[in-house]
Amino acid sequence: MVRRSIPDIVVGRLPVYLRALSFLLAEGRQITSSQELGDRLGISSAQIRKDLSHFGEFGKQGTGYDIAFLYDQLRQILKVDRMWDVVLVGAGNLGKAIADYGGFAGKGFMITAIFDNDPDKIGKPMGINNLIVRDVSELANAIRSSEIKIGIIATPARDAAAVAKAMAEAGVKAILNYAPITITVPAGVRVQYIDPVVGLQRMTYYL
Amino acid sequence: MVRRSIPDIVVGRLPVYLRALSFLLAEGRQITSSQELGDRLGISSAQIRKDLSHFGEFGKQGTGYDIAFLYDQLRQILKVDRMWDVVLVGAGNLGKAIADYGGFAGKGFMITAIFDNDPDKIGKPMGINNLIVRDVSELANAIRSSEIKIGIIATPARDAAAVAKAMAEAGVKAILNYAPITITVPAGVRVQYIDPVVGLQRMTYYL
DNA sequence: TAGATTGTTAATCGATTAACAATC
DNA sequence: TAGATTGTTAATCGATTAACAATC
Repeated sequence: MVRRSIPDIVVGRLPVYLRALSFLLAEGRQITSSQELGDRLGISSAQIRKDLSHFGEFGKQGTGYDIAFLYDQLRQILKVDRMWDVVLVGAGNLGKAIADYGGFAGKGFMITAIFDNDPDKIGKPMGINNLIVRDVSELANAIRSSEIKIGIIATPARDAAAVAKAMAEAGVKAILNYAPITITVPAGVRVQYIDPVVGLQRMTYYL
Repeated sequence: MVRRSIPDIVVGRLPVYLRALSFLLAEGRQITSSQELGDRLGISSAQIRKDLSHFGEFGKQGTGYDIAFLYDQLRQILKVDRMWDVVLVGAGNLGKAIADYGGFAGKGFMITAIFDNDPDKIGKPMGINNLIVRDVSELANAIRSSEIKIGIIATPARDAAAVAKAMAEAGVKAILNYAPITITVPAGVRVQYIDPVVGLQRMTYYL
């Protein structure tokens, strides 16, 4: 059987489903339905069932979905049933906030190295894991020796392209880019963008 | 003539075009083409032309687009050719990083009030504009009296729903939500989400 | 003029939804 | 069994792309 490749847009919704399931779990709930999930997330129940059907059958007719089971299944599918080492470049205000963020650990990610090009920042401890900020010139070697696959860019826009290039050449395959600029990466490398200005400007049109 | 409503997905790309144009401007360039823009952004030139065509004719056959002109036009379309007051709720690590961020001012946004529910934070100055953090109980009145339309939520997940509700009831129509939870808002209120975990989990599937 | 690029049309491609048989 | 909800199909809806006349 040829496993038809799954649309990016479907994969992109799974983390949102996962997050909702995690809240349901925390509320002590056992069972949910595509209807309930859809209501919570503002999407149709049909879409949730269709999305999940790409990966298998996870529910029971007449009953719905076992929350803990579906949660585990989605974590496996998304490969966040493990810990991923993440490298962070940029130790300014934003980098510090990211390094201080406590929300990664429970979701499959751990920042294990922080880099900057500012001599005033290099050598100082940062973040919840008290990592020593290292010189960005060591970035490529650090990625290679630890086989790190995930990078976060929190530099000014002007440095982002060079950092992305260095990351990709050293073997990073997934980049979370906080710099407000579109970056070009080789095929096989994925980028997700976080830009609050873009978020805000997507809404002002409707005001 | 009935102005056919423009797809959200098209509006959503305009800020990205705007950002690219802003870089071209900064490089001192005069003219660009849908081809060049597309190459930079990793999308097809046809899509750029089609997107722009929803709003008017901005280019010249044989030549392309005047960068400064198109930049101005998109700023008008997106209504970021003015300054929007923005209210920020949450003065923790994340809220502080947002308040310290210097990238809003040039893009149409200014944080003019910050709220928290922690007595240790209330009354202290914060951010690049040295705003005094206020008690979240004053939030609704502050929004109403200043007619603020845009809010940023940077609270823990457990508080986000209540804050969103208060914002919407007081007249906010656009919410940038950093809390890692889907929020429900009345019709006519828009939400954009910023969740780094979702961003990362959208990529691990492919690793 | 010759070359280049737009704006737009029509075709293609892909995503969402409605509906329902299957079945718990 | 009766009621509920899944998984899936087919239809609908919407977005993207290719192609090209228009025209600068």
